[in-house]
Amino acid sequence: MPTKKKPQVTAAPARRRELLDTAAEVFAEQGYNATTVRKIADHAGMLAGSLYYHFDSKESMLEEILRTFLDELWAGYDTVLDAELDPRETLEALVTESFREIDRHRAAVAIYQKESKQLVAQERFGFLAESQRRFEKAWLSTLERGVAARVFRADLDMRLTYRFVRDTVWVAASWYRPGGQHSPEEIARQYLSMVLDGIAVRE
Amino acid sequence: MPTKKKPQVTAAPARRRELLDTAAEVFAEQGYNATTVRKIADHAGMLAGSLYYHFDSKESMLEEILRTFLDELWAGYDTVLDAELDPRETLEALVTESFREIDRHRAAVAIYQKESKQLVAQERFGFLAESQRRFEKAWLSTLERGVAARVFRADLDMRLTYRFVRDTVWVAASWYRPGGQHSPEEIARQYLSMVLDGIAVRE
DNA sequence: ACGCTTCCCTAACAAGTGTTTGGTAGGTTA
DNA sequence: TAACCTACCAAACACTTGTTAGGGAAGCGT
Repeated sequence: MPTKKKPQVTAAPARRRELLDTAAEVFAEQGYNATTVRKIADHAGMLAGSLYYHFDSKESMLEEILRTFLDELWAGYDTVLDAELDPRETLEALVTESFREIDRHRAAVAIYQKESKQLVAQERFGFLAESQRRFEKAWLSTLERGVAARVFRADLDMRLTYRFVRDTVWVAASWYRPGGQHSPEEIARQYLSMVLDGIAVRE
Repeated sequence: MPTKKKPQVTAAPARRRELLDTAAEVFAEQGYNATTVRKIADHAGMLAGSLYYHFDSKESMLEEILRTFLDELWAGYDTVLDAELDPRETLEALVTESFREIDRHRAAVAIYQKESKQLVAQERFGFLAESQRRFEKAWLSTLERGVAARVFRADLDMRLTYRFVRDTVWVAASWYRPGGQHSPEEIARQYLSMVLDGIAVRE
């Protein structure tokens, strides 16, 4: 007797996306562990059990949310990296792209920031670890290229600089609200100005 | 009939501190909600119920951890602020002091970062909101003094700069490990160098 | 020897958790 | 009309959660 076919693999993902979006927002707001499937169902206007028609577990919702986000993120990053710009342009493009992703996937980014550290331990979320490696490689190599080309300072610890830039950008997801007074591009511009030139007045 | 006197208010806090330290580390590692009292008890070498001899709830452990941290943080900050240094020296001192606190209270800082946003909603943790207001005021006024004194750039959005500096510093708690190759002061020095002067090469 | 305090254990509790099972109203297809 | 699929509900399941009540062993003062 075959297991009853559930729609998660094949069927029209219209409703799925809706549910995933609301789930993502609840996850981001309350934290994954503090979010019960009943709360998600409430926000979606249905009962807890009904979620299991669309998904086969709470964890699989989380996985799909993060996977979708990372897929789009890397689509954007790869476009930038393949353009073979010079180091400074690459950094600017990566930062700008990052803020655009925060704009589009604010909930998923917030979830990623809060939970990824504990999730990478599970084999199910191994794709997070792989993404992190690619991420570090992309940023670190850009910084190193910049140092070699004498456009970035050589007197800084490279790994420290990497974490500095990375965190600086992505923590913004914790306070950023789409539709605020600054567009992602405007925020990126000011952040880049601070990161590249500093906040002190030049002599 | 009076409630049985528990030692949390009066007695020798030696054992309490030990238990709070291990609780803080488990909270920081697994997240508050994902941490069960049984896990904390495991790490402490005792059973779940025994914790309730020292504390009256899981939440009160969390509160005491955060309160202890914030008390020490403000002791340090107030010393800096009362010294009435010029804006740049104040900023440098605040950043350095922040990294020292991260060094001393790494677990508490990590917990604060992850959970404070959801905790401030509860009245029990109202002291977090008050601390945040003082915090913002201290940093923002330092930045504004710096702009007025023409040592910090005037062309930046002040609130954006504040969040930039704040996040830049405190996110470090997520990867910082005491006893690493860099001392808190050394990390502060490099961070300040980046924040003040930027990572780009000067002409 | 006695009482008292400190610190922990054993055993259970009620509430809440993710998940499953069977059912059903409404629309679509044959 | 009959068969079927979609999307949900109602009710329960086994388990985990924070917490409590009662007890007991060890140490200390008297």
